[in-house]
Amino acid sequence: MSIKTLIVIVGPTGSGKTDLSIAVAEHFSAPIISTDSRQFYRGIPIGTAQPDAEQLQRVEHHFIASHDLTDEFNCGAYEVVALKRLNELFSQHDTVVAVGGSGLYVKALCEGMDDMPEVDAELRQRLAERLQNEGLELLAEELRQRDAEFYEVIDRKNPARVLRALEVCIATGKPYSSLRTGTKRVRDFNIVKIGTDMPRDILYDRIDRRVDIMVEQGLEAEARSVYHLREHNSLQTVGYREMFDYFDGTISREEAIELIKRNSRRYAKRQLTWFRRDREIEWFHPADKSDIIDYLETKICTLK
RNA sequence: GGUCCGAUGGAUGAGUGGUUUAGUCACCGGUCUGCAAAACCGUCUACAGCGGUUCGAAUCCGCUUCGGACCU
Repeated sequence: MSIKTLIVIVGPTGSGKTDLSIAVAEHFSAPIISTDSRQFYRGIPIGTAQPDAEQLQRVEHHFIASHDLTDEFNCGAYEVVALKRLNELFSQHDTVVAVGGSGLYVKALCEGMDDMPEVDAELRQRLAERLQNEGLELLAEELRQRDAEFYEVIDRKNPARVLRALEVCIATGKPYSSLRTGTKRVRDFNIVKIGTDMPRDILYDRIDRRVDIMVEQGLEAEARSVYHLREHNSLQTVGYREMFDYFDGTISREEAIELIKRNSRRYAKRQLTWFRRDREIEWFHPADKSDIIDYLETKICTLK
């Protein structure tokens, strides 16, 4: 059996990942698997910039509009289903393209997550209430008692991190840190990572323009149609939260659009921060398609 | 021509003699193993220019430049 290759395309939002992924997939006759934590969802194609009908028709896609907005989905569950799907795809293809800007999901797919038990919603809810009532410091103190080792290294000002560690400690009765191996899983396929980027000011212009296009395409109506599901995690998303605030009358339509642009720019910056520290990524301008194909072919050859 | 008002970091905006640069926002940098398009952290030392008073000025005085209002 020849060794299979997963081509991973990452980069900030609006940097041309989707177009590039189509070209790369066609070149290698490969299907595409999404690593975008929001394009999984059905019903929000405009605001999440899902590939359009023509692109979906040209290349076989997976994990695009595959889940309901009400589904509970996370990077751990994604790792399981994505690996399973990948395995199936590799039975018919030598190459698969993964594309998306969700760093943690890329990590889950390429390096794996440690096995952690499911935490039931009730416990999570209870901890959220305790955060409200008792405050972060008390919860951090409890974490210190349950897992002194992790307490030392965690960002204790970040409620999300403290809560996560605490819920695992409580659910398992073991220190969270004892369940973290810090090791990368070895995959039975090769991985080649490339990133798309461009000068910051140009990227920001593109992002701003893309938001305008989304609005023209009907982002507002799309947001309105899912407004009743706003509490779900799937809609804690740039483009929807701002529109919901506008619907609530908190801000004007113009303000909402400006905020969507600004928050998209910030998101792009955070993505760059995440991906920049991954030394495996080879960066390109998305327009340099022949350079990219050359690089990929050479790289795949040397790995074989 | 004259009178008056104003000029603070990318933006906004406090601060009328004295420990460290107010604050907010933006920008920039960073963190990251199950809500990740999330959550969080850090940095950014400016007082229009020149001169003077003073131990010490963004803060007082003078001149210059720029902006605004008004008068003739």
